[in-house]
Amino acid sequence: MSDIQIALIHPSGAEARAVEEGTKAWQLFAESPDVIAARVGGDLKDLAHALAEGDEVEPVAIDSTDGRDILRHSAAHVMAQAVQELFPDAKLGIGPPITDGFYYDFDVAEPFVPEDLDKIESRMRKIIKEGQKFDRREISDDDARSELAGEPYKLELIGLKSNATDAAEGASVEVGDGGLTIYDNLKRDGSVVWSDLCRGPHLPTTKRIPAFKLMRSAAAYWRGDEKNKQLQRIYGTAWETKEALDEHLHRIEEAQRRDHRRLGTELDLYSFPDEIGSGLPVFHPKGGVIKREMEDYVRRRHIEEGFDYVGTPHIAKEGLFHTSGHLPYYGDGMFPALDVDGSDYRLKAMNCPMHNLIFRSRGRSYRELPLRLFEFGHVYRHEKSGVVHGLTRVRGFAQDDSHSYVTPEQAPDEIRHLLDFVLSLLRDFGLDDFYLELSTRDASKDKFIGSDEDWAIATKVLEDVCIESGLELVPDPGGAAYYGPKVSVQARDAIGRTWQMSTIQYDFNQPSTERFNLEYVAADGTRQQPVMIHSAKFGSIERFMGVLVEHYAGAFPPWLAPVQVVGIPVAERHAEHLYAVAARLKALGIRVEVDDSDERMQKKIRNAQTQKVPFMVIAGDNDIDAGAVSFRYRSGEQENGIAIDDAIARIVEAVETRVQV
RNA sequence: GCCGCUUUAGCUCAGUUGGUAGAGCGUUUCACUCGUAAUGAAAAGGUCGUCAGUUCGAUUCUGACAAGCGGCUCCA
Repeated sequence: MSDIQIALIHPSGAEARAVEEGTKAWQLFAESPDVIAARVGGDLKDLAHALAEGDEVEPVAIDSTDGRDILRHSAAHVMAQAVQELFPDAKLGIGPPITDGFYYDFDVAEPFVPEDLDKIESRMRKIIKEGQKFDRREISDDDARSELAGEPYKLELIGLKSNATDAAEGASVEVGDGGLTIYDNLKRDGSVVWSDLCRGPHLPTTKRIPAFKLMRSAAAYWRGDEKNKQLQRIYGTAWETKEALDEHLHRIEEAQRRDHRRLGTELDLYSFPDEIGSGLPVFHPKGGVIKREMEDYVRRRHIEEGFDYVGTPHIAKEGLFHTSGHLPYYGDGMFPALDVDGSDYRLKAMNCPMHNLIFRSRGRSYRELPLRLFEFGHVYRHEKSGVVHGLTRVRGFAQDDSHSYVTPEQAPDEIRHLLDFVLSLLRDFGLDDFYLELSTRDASKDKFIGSDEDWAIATKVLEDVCIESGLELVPDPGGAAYYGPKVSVQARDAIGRTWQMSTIQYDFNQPSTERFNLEYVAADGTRQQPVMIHSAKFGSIERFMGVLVEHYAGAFPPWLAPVQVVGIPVAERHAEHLYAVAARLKALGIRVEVDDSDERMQKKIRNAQTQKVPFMVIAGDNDIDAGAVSFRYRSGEQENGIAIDDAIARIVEAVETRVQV
């Protein structure tokens, strides 16, 4: 038998090898149990793939990104097999790997209940234990159609294959660009137990699934379209080791521990009274402190950056939102009209129309541009009942909203300025890991207004600034506002989740003659139309507070902490000493309390700790004798016998420099 | 808006196969005055989400609505 030449790709480089014709990929990696697939000529292949002359072959380890996807996709197959064995009438939807896991959709008469998941999980363990082989088989479209006659959703996917752009998210794992393939699950005796239309690749056998868990079931629309039938989706997670699975489950617990809805109650920050309505939070005194600190700081920074602070009402006559274009394009997102003496009024869902009226209130000169208007504008949006979520998705909120009116020539500089500004603000709040998303128009949809040319210019301006920033840039086609493209800053929090924060939008529509007809007098005396740049730094104060609560896990840095210092006397007779220290701190604007309840000091420390107060200042006989106090921090660390002047200076400095402690 | 689940004291949760309820924490009071995460005792606190229906009787069964949770869709 003749040899073929291949190249084995290592992290360190390529290694030429001569192997026998017909060699399978697994034979190259027989010594590496972690390798579960191979990348051959750039494409992922099963280990059973036969190598060809000139192939470049790279091992794919189970703990790599590709490897985990393959593992999870195989786990999804095992789950589908288990489901069809237990529920023979279940029809298959799609089952792709996703971040941290996988899902599979099923059409079943009855939704799954938690006990069903337990049963499915045990059946999956049985399948895994059997070590069934994933066996790839190419098939013609016609043969696939007859073989899958009982799987209506798979048939639909085969029909869609020719029109890939129309396929659902995740469907590409079932039908790829090339010919159709089916994966058969074979028992050790070679008999076929189960089959699924799938592009692959897969693990060699089910036994190579080291650790998995089914997480939950929920309904999901077939092909992600709410006009379609809802299928029952089961989510699972799978990992390369039991330890990796445990870590993942631990991360989920950690996220739950940080949940701002739970911490909001525990720390007495805010609540969502039923009597007010869904998505309408109230801030308690402690939440009010955080909100006020955020607002004060952001207002000050805006003024320093050349913005003028303005104010506008919460409601307006409906005509205003026809002029702006919001009603025809986003009327569903607005609350229904209020009849006021025969006129229809609307709660505003955005502030820009009102800022436009401020711009238009008198003639403007080019000398005034850029004209920057800023406010905390309270807007109300009729979010669908199922989407309201804590502070992060509410129906009434304050936007830290600004509109910069500029000449078209000034736009790039203004956008650059705004991007620098929002990033520096986010950094001040402890967020420093960002990427950008550029949301553009989908020209085939009619929910966007304005000419192709204007869209192209606006998009280019934003894109250039994004690229210039050096930050990672992710495209978001079709995600633009109806009036213009948008760049949004996505920030990663302390446990790696990303949140959409700031947005900067380029708007050539609202200033136009058909809309608000905004004008300024140019140097040559002609009347020109400005461009407006919308920008929200936090998006919404409410949402940003929710994100911060989770980011800090409720342990705010001193400048934001509702209570910055708690004085804890060792015994009642030591309280006097702390009252005096507290009075001095209070005079310096520090939020300080002395816990003079008749609890034991241990209990007071525990209370301050659970309330996540940054500085516990403790005093007993030793401290009084020394004219000192003792610090305890949230970390449990302590520093005893700090002279009072030093202690005060230390606290004041931590607050002023906005550091975390 | 759609699918499923949930709603009992301020919070977390037991419980009643239909006869109007309990714990821990928290709160209040009393005693204790204590050196780095829970002192002890007592008391108060609930139209069992709301409104209908079935029933001699509903917190429990049925229905509608509301709110919440997990997803889907959406997110100007």
